Amino acid sequence: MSKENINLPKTAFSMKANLQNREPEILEYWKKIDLYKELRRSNKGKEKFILHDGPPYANGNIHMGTALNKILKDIIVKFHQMSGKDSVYVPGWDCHGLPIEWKIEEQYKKNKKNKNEVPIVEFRKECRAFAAKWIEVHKEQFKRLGVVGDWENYYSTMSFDAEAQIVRELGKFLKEGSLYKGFKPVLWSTVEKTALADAEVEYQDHKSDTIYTAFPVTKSNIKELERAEVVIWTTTPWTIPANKALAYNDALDYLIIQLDDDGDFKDKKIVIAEDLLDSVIKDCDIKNYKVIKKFKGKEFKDTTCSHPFLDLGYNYEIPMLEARFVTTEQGTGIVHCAPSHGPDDFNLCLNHGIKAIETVDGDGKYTKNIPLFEGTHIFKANPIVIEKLKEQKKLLSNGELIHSYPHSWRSKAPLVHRATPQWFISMESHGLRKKALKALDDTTFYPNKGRERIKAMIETRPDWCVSRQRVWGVPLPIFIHKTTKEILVDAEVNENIASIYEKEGSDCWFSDNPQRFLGNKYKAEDYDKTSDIVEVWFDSGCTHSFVLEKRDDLQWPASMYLEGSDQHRGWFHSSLLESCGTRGRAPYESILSHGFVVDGKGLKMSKSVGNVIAPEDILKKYGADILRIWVASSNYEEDLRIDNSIIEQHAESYRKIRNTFRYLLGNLNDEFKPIDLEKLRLKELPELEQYMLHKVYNLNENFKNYFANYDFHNLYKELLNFCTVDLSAFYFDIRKDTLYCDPKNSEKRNNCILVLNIILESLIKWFAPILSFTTEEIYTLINKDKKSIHLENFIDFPKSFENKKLNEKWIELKKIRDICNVSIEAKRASKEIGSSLEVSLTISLNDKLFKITENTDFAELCITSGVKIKKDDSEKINAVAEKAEGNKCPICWKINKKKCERHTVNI
RNA sequence: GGGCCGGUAGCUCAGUUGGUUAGAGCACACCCUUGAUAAGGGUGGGGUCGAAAGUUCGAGUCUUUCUCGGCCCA
Repeated sequence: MSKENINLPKTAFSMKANLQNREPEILEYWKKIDLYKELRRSNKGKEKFILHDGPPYANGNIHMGTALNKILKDIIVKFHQMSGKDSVYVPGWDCHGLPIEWKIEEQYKKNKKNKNEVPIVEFRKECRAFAAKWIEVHKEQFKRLGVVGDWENYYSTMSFDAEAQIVRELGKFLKEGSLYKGFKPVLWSTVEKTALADAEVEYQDHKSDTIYTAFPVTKSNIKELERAEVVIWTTTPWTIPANKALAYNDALDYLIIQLDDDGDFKDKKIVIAEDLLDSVIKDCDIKNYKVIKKFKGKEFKDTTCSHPFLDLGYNYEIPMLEARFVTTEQGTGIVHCAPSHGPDDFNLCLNHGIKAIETVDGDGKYTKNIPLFEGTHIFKANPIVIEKLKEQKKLLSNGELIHSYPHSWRSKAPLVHRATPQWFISMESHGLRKKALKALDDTTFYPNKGRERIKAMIETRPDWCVSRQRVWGVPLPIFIHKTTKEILVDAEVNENIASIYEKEGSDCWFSDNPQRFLGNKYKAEDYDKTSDIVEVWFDSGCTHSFVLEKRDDLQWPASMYLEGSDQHRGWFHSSLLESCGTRGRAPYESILSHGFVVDGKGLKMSKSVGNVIAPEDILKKYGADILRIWVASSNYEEDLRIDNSIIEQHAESYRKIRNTFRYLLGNLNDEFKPIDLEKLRLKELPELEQYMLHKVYNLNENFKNYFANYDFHNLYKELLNFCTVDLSAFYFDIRKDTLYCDPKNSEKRNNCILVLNIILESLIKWFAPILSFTTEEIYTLINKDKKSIHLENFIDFPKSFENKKLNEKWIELKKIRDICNVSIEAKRASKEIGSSLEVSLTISLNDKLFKITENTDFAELCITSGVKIKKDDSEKINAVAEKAEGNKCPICWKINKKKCERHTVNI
């Protein structure tokens, strides 16, 4: 029989996606129709949804984490777009900072160029060009992922208006008085000669010299302590010359023990914590001793000691101070404090009126404040300190220890805490901490646990150090009076600097006469101009001011900030502090944070392990829509796993979805007819069609709920299940007979076509934010006169589509269908039949089910040639499949004893 | 080392306030179909819910410890 008598599916929509090649064509198409502008034009005046882009650092190719971040943003932006909002996305880049400086310096080294001989302005120009280059690279990589945004008018932290606004923002803190000059130990690299941001520090194993050394007690309320020596343990012997205090813990028990071994400490009394007695005895090889006294830590009050180098010019009192940070984990239970070389030490001493001073210079050499050691590099000082301690008979023992220690992420050099003049924004002076905590309570978090995470950080964080001793950044716009040392606070000067930057950028700070910035009010010769730059977190913390506030297409605050969970300490954090300090609230209404991309086993990706997958690999082999499925189907609240098999699985799902579309398009012959849902006469449709419309309605309700909670992995799963379970294995399979074998003008077939139209439109819209390319391919195929699926809105289904009663009925029908399938399968297994159409069913049902199924054609539902329903008393449903008798209709392939009712063709 | 978060079939995920034999899709196996065909359908196997202990009549769900992993911090 020829196939011309039946309506086989026909479509231009190929089974093979060929996304690698097709997607770039669609990108060209979006460029041609200027999709982004078209979106803005067609949604003008609607309620805005502003997802403010967290700026990636303009350096290096994108990795899977970046791709995840951008795709997730794009999915959310598109969802809001299609739900009827003006959803504006302006991408941005973070440009200043050490990593780029370092890259340029590396190039210098390669070319045997000396950085110090290059003018700062020249150097900065190279940094700027470097960042600009990577912005262009990133831009193309992001676009390739299908991300729609204002790529032409992106923002960057190095644009002139950004640099100007950063100056204005700092001016607000300066004017308020919360920006102050302090002297604090910061993590310092003696190699890069700079303080390092938290993010620039990495911890690695490091071999340190350790010493046990003694501080003679000079005064105490405990009689037995007189002429005793307090013992401390440290892994940084070089900080001993900077010692200003000792710390103990009130709650600990301490012992005074008398030593009887030969050597420097024979007959001497030393003091240590009881809990650490064993380890001290072992480390110091103490053989003979006796305990003289045990006492509580709090009795140390008012005890003072002298410095081990007392006789070498270190003639000052060393007070013993109470500190909770003293533990019995290691050491002696008494901690040596050098306020210039440790944050704990610094704070403790500060509270007791002991100030940090400059003990070590930027190169790592002791200053003139350190007698005996001036000019010595601290990394070479340990042996000398140890030698001197021995000489002074103050060294109990020394050794080595391998432990986790901070290093520079760039040079890998060990870091030190060093007191340096820095600029800080106070967390307390103007209530910044309080404001920030309040703002977090007013912010919605996805997932909710993010709030507690950032809150804990805000609660305990120290003042914000915003200065860096580098050159690639916005110069700190501060003048200090040469004689009075007062900071110049003048809004006019600040605005003058800002407006100069706005025109020509901030390079001029380093090259021009300071008088230009000061204007006529002040004389340049009276002032010192700061040479620090602003730390980059302040830059990006200001994006809300120079992007959201300044652009007409955006608004402040943002609807959402969306970044990886590490940004609780990064951009979420700095933006919050900046905005609370200047505007009293957070610059965002909600925060969505996602986990990290890890490999298939849950391990982080690293070159050395070899488990790194680059976005490019997936784009080349599969295409962006597959990557977008991976994003949508993963639970971003936790870490997201990816490996080849996981991607392969999603590619498989994609094929299923694509074939679902192909079936729809094929049976519609690529002719989509929009259906007016309100005018639809639902009750005139066959029950199966009504049931499918109920399914569509129900799915749409779930869809809206999932979207409202940004719960994409459940949303995607439900869409996929709809395609496989409800459509492919059920509705499509059943309706093949009608679609293929009924006359084209038959009512039944037309009703099915109508539902296929509705399903097609629903599906491309539901999938559009995720499968941005594929849905566009379909949309342009069926809508010759329309531009883009992304300009469409989601469908609003009439409530009348919902039919819970019918749904319940069909749950029962499907149960019966399942049992029928089992009986058919038994026949198949015994080789009596092949196709289910070779079967005639006999189903036994009890009264209740018999009634329910009165109008149901189970031959149709189970795709068999015949069916008999019998009444039964049993609660169990019984189905028996038998070989159908008769002849096969050459058209519909059903087996009939007589002639086929529908097809009267001669056999 | 500290804080926070997480570990349910090979994979992606569901498992409401603790309550009957722990679910779905994919993958897998076998079969059918050859009129969605590098497609489609059917049936089926597969989990000691990271481990141990505890609370309870009852624990994937609560508590503790351990373990593995991730992020942040030191």
